[in-house]
Amino acid sequence: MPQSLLPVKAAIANGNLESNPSPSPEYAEVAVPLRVKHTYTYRLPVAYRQNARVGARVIVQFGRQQVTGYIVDLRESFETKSGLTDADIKPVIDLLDDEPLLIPEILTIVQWVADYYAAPWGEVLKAALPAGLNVAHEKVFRITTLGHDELERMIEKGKTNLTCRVLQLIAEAEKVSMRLIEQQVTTRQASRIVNELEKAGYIAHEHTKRQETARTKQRKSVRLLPPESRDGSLQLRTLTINQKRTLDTLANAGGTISLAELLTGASVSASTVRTLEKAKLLEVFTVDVRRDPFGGEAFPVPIDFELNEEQTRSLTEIEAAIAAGSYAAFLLHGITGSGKTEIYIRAMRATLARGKTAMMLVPEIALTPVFSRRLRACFGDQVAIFHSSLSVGERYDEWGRLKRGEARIVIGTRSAVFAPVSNLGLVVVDEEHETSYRQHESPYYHGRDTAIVRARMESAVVLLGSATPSIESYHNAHIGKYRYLHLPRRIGNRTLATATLVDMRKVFAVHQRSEVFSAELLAEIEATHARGEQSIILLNRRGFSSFVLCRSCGESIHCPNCDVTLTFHRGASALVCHYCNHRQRTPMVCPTCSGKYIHYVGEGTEQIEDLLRNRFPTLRIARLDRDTTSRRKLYEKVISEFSVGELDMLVGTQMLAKGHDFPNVTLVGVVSVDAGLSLPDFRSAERTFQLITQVAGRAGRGTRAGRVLIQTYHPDHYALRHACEQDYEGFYAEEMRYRKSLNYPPFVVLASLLVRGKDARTVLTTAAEMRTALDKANSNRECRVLGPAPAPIARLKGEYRRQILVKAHSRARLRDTIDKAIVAATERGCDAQMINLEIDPVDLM
DNA sequence: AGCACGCCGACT
DNA sequence: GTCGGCGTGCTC
Repeated sequence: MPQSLLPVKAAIANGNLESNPSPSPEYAEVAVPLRVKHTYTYRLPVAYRQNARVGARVIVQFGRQQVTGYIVDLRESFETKSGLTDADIKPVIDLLDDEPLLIPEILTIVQWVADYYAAPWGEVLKAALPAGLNVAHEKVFRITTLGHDELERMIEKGKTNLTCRVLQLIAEAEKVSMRLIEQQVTTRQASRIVNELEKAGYIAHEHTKRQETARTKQRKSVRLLPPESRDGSLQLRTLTINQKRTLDTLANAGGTISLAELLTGASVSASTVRTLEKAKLLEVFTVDVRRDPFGGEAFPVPIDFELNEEQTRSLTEIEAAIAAGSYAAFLLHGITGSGKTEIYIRAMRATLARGKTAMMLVPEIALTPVFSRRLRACFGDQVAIFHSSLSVGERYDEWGRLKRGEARIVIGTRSAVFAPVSNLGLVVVDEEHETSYRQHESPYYHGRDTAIVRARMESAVVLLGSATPSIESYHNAHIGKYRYLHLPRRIGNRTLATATLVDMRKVFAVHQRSEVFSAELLAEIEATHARGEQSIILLNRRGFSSFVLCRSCGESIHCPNCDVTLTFHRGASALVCHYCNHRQRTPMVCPTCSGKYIHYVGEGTEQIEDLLRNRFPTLRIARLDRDTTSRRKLYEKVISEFSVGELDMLVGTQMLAKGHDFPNVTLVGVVSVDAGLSLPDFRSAERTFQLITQVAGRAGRGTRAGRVLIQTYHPDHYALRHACEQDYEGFYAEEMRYRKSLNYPPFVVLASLLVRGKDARTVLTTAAEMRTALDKANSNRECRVLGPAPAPIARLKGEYRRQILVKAHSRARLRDTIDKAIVAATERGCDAQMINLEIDPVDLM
């Protein structure tokens, strides 16, 4: 049974999601995209009753603001709830769609997400739609003549109080929004003052639409009209040269051409065209044009690669499941280069052949441009694509093509799971272990898990693919919940790079101090570049140094919000919290004891880059991490320079380990993998294993053999050992043993506390209090609460929910601590309950 | 989300 | 008294 947090609405049960609603619904149940728990009832004006549909957008008055809401149910009669009478019900202001925007499938999966992740329904609905469809209304103020007089009087009197300042502000601009006033006056009193001014008649307000709205792009086109429609006012022989040229250009283009092309082609002005239009020699009309994200790129010729034995066997199973047309889940475990994508493509083809639609989720599509182009080459316009760098308009167009059924394959990042496709036959989740499937802000959801649930609801086949499956997925395959498909060989039997551990303890013993680079790694770098090959150096830590330590008192500088240490960024000359992005200036003296001896401990990518530049001055080195890639352009530039050989070495974080294919890279060095291993995350071993395995796939993808060197102080760690031996099975077994020894199931990942009760806030109000409560519960100090997420507390009427972020320090006793925290909350008179946000979703349906 | 209302403490 | 800072509760 589901662990239901929100009352599941009756829309689906009522059957109102069907295309024929009740004949004349008087009321609409509306979900608003705000942090509210409930839906609200609105009266449907008679004019809208005919066309109102579940899934359509409406504009409603909500409190003092007008918002775009979504109809989630239609009712003939008013259901009394919490003493509301019919007179309290406000009418729907506007019905925005005659056709429902949200198809039943989306409403259903959105409802599941809202319920499972304890997110407001309206907020999930908003996330499920392309941006730009919500019309927000804003109150704007202008000054009245009465107000002008008053302002003069005030200035004469020399008044400078807040009221005067606000009035002045409004007088200066023609229309002022509340936001702007608050910004300028920097006070929460602003609203009160504005109200007073309005009551006195000095100012007045009106509503204006805010926010860009996505719409269909239109283009003006011109076509020649047949002779019989001409009105004769212009005789052909009286045409001017310009007019003649215009008509010739048009005729040469086959009679129809876009207006812009005509104007440039005939080099005439718009007025010439207008004259011709008036004379009915030609006609200007508008056409809807599609914004193509690929923008007329050339696509590779689709090639069908020959499948090897394992591929064929896997595909046969998948195709059989697609043919059966019922829910089935597969885990496709294929090492890098084993040909997973070919299977995806063929499975999609089989799906389309059955008249169904296919969906593919990828962690970050910007990293797979090659693949999306290949998909486009195979399936042409049937493919709709969603990724972060699409414009609002492009997204809207792609979304529309899917909804209208013009496109039947969708590829995109996690939000593409809400794509408006019906008749879903196949869902592919590529790199299913990737953490980017999880959304870290409201509405929190996991793209992969949502995809599985959607597939199940719509009787589709779901195919999870990875070279390094997540423990939970592999576990599910292990217990038979997913069918396991294994591709253990690379195509063409190419070998993977061999990974070697470099024991940094020995390096320390030799030098009697900790060195950043081992002699082995330096020698390999030298040898690699002497051969004219390229290298990648990875370090799992951004910034210059990992933390700041005072040598006088031994205190390190922590983030005021989180418990983590701040990282020194020399480029930005600031201390940065990598957890919540808090920034502060670099201190000259220790904030605790005012000592002068501040020491920067540990190396980050910034420093590694420096060191390598000094050591190898002739090498062309670039750094890639989240700091340098905030601008996508720069990232692409570096990547393309590296791939054409204009750079010799890339230094960066794990983002380098993913996706790219650099045939000339034969060396990957990981400078201290230990930072990743000791992360206060119980999945740190899993992450490290995955990282190293992915990295091994980066080296030597061409013909030459690759080398991977991993520097570590823990060469005996099972994650490292098994990763070097490319032994997933072995790692899984050991990891499971470890997790079992800690007495928590492999699938508990991120937990939230739901606390109810009057005193809930005393337990969960601030990060500090949260910490206190948990620390008290956790006297053995094996776990630490690391602090708040950007929006840590979800306030849902009388309930306070809090995510405990990254809880288990040293991967220890996660479950135990949470249990104790619950006890602590109970002692304070609260009713606490744990919500696991990442339980295997299929269990919960 | 916005917005009102209420309480508190620190100022002029 | 005025101003600003929270906390709390409500929106059909």
